[in-house]
Amino acid sequence: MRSLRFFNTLGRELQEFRPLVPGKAGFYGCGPTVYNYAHIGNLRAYVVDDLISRTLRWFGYEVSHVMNITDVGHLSGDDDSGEDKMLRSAQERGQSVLEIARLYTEAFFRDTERLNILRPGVVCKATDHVPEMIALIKRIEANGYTYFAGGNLYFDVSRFPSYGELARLRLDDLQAGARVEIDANKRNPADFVLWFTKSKFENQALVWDSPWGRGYPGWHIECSAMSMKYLGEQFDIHAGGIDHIPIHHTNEIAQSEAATGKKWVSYWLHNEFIVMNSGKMSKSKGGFLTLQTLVDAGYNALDYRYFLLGGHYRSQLQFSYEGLDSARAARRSLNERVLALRDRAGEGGATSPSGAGGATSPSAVGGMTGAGAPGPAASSDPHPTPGNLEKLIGHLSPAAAARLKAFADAMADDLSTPRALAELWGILRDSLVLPAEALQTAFAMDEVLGLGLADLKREEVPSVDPGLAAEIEGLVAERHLAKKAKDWARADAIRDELKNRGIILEDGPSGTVWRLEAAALVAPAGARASGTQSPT
RNA sequence: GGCGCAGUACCCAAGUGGGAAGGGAGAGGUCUGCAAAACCUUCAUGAGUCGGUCCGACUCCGACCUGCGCCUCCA
Repeated sequence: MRSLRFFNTLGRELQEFRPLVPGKAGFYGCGPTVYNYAHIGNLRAYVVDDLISRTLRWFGYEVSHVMNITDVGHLSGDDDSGEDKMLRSAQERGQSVLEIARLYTEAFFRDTERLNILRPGVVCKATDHVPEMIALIKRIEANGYTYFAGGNLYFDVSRFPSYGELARLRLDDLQAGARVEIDANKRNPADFVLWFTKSKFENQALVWDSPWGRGYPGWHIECSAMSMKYLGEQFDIHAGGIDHIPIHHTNEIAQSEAATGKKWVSYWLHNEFIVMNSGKMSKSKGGFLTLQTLVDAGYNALDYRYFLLGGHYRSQLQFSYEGLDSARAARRSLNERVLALRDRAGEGGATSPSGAGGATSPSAVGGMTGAGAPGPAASSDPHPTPGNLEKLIGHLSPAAAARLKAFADAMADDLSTPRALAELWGILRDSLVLPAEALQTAFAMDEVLGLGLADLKREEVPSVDPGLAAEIEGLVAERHLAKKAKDWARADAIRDELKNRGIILEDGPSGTVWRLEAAALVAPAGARASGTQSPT
């Protein structure tokens, strides 16, 4: 098994990945709080999680991937002064908290599916795990790390000597109250609530009985409780946004290790932000871009995935429509190359990587040139097949094997998708590699990148009004006759007229094809405002 | 005040102590009645500024300048 290296926030260095159990990887990625739509910055985290998961699997690990859905008790402040975000959102929309949670959870998975993000093996909701949280808090309490004040149970960070190690915080240096009001109940400003009681928050919609009174859990505890339930008290990787380092993950570590007395997580991976011209996007500031905004502007969700892959996950990435245009153009070109290779590979048989072991994937062979695109049944399993990498490299020609190795090295080196992408381009334009083999290699790479190359369909049919389509076909036929008569003026006039209406004609060897102009897909000017518009 | 990141061609963006990936855009070419598409070729003697270490630095060190994130919820 090839060795992987990750940048571990705990220690701030690249470290070789050594799982607790050889050949297996337990991975927890912080999921969404479902009180609003995810914006494209949020979605970067889930694409990164997906890359971690796919990469581990691709390199042969058996992966247990767990993600939470936070559907309760997420205050707008870390103390008990704020409102519950779920509740506020529910009130604004005149729906119940559970309806809100369901609405945005569904929206979230619609987005992740469009981004080709594979669903984690376990997706767990906070509201389904309150008993586990209570049980965990009891252990923390039994170990003497808590105190009760003003109706809330607090975690006492002074009892946990290594508090803040992840974020390299020094408690003495933290400016208490610099940006948030001091909670008078706290003994130390860094203390945080494990359990709130309803006495401190009147309108809480969801409450549970607990040894500390009827109330609801603090935010951080759900991740500790659920990750331990599904991955054990110690596991390999925990990922999330870089913003979680100082508070959320720091507190998770403290409470988890206070409960078990054991080191909790081995590797902490944190993704940097997508930033706008005007600064970062945030839900609470309003005015953020959703995936749907991009789709409405004419982009494919995978254009955004490609855009993300173009930068390293630990670097801030500046979002711009110019950058997204670039990604879209690149992805189109990439798809064209794959389709062209597929034509050239023909019956020779490009097989999917999983075919290296014997079976031939129907989606990768032929089919595309015949009538009808392959149905869902023909799609190969999107999950990378563990252990296939070395076997495939062994089967390839030296030139292709070198490309695939370089790709693997890039991914193994802290998920360097920019380099990996360069290798994908390399294999697709390498004249030393036969088309079928180039395809096979590219598909293997795409099991990690997730750009859907193996499931490409030939030229999507433009969705236009049937009447309009008939009219276009008529004009195309007329132009064909004009061309035969060498009436270039008439032929060009028809082409120009259609172009003015946003329809592009292209004369190919097999006749004229038409498509909608790409320019029509460019984002409207109004959508270019960058995060400064006020919420409505 | 504390923690941290970044400044690479027109744009996005990698790697590297000794030949500066890749993509987009642009330019030239092949093809075409002309286009478009596609394909091929081309595109940073130089890496914010100034010093230092070194046989040699874009890469290490220091200073400065500029931009950015976090220390409230937040991916």
